[in-house]
Amino acid sequence: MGMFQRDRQVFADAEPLDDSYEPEDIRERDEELEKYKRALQPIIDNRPTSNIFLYGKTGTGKTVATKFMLSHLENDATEYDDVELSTVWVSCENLSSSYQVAVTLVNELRESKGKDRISTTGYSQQRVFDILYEELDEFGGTVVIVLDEIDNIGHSDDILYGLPRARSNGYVEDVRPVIVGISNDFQFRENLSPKVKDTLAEKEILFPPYDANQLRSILNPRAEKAFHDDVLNDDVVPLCAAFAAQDTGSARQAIRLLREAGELAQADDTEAVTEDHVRDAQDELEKNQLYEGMQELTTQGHAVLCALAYHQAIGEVPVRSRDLYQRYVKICERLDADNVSERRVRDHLSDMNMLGLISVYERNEGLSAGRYHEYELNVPLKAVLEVLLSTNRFEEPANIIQSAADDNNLL
DNA sequence: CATCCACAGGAAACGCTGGGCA
DNA sequence: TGCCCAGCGTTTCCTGTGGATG
Repeated sequence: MGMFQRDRQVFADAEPLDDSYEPEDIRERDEELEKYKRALQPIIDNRPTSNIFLYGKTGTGKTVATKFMLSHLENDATEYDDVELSTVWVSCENLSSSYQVAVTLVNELRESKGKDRISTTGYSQQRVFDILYEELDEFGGTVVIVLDEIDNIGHSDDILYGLPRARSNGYVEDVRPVIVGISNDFQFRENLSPKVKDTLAEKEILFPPYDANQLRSILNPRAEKAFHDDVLNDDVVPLCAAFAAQDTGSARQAIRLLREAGELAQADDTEAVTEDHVRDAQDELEKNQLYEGMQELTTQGHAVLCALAYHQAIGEVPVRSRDLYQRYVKICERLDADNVSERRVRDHLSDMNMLGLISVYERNEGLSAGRYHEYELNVPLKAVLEVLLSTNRFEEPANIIQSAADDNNLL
C-alpha cells in the first residue's frame, strides 16, 4: 500500500465554481438584461447611444451581464456592414483617480494596436486626456468603454465628464464613445459632481441583491456540472443559497461557499457533501477573510492592533482611544519604530473596524468625560497573536501579550 | 435648557517618490 | 539639469457632535 492513494472525487469539473466562469445563460436577471439590451440597441441601428450605468453590490451579476451583452453585441454587429464597433474593458479595481483610469484606457487601446504603453506617471492630466482622444479617434464607429468598479475613483470624476463630451467638444471626430460604468456603490451616483450626473445617469440599471430562491436557481446548474451525480445532499445548495442571501445576496459568495463545502468534503474523503460541510465552509471563509485582513495591515496597522491586543490580554477592554494611543506609542518605542499621530491612529482603527477586526462603541459622558470611542477586538486574541508572531518585528510584543493573556486565563 | 467636555473625523497641506520634457 | 506632473501616507488645523450637568 503506497503513501498516496487517490481520494474519492466529489468534483466532476470544478470550473463552473470558479470566479472567472462565464455561464452561457444568465439567470434571474431577465428584466435587467432586457433594459440593457434596449440601451445598447441604438448601436446596431447606428443611432446616438446614451451612456449606461449599472449599480448593485458585488456579486449581483453586473459584470457577468456586461460580458454577456457585449459578446452578443460584437457578434451581431458583424452582420451589418455599416456598423463599426469596438469595445474596451478597464477594471478600475486598483485605480483611484480619473488620471489613472485615463492612462490605463490609453494603454489598453494602444495594446490592441500593438503600440507601446505610456508611463503611468509624469504627464499632466490634460496631456493624458489628449493622448486618449487621439487614440480613440483612430478607431471608427462606436467604441464601447466599460469602466468596471468605477466607484474606486471616488470624487476624482473628470474622466466621466470629459469622455462623454469628447465628440460634442470636438476633441474627437470619427468616433462615438459610449460609456458603460459599473459601480458597486449606490452612493457613488450621489457623490458625482452635478455636471457629470446628468450625462451619465442617462440610462441606469439597478441590480438588486439576490434572494435565496434566485441564488438556488443560479447554483443548481453549476452544481450539477461541478459535482458528480448524487454527491450533493439535497440540503446543500439551499443552505448555501440561504447563507449568502442572508448575508450579502451575492452570487459570488454563494458559489464560493458551495466550492469550499465541496473541498472540505473532498478533504474528508467522504462520498457526500453535507449540510455540516456548508456550515464549516461558512466558518472557514469568514475566518480566512479576517485572517487575510490582519495580515495585509501595514506595520503601523500591526502596531495599533498589537496595542489593542495587549489591552485585551490584560482584560482592560473596551479601551478608549486615548489610552490605546499611549499603549501604541510605548510599543513603537520598544520596537524602535516611529510613531504616527493620534489622528492617523484613528484612521487605522477605522480601517480595522471596516474589516470587521475590531468593535467600536460610542460613549458620551457629557461634560464630565465628553465624547469618545472605545475599542475591543472582534476576533479571537489567539488569531491576532498568530498573525503578530508570524510578522517580522512583532514576535517580542506578541510573546509578552501571550504571557499576559496566560496569566489572566484569556486564551 | 444652555453649556461644555473630549474626542471624531473633514480639509488642507506637506514631503517624498517616480516619471516626463526642454 | 532643473522644473513640471500626480499620488501616497502623513501631519496640522479645525469644526462638529450629543448627552450629563449645573
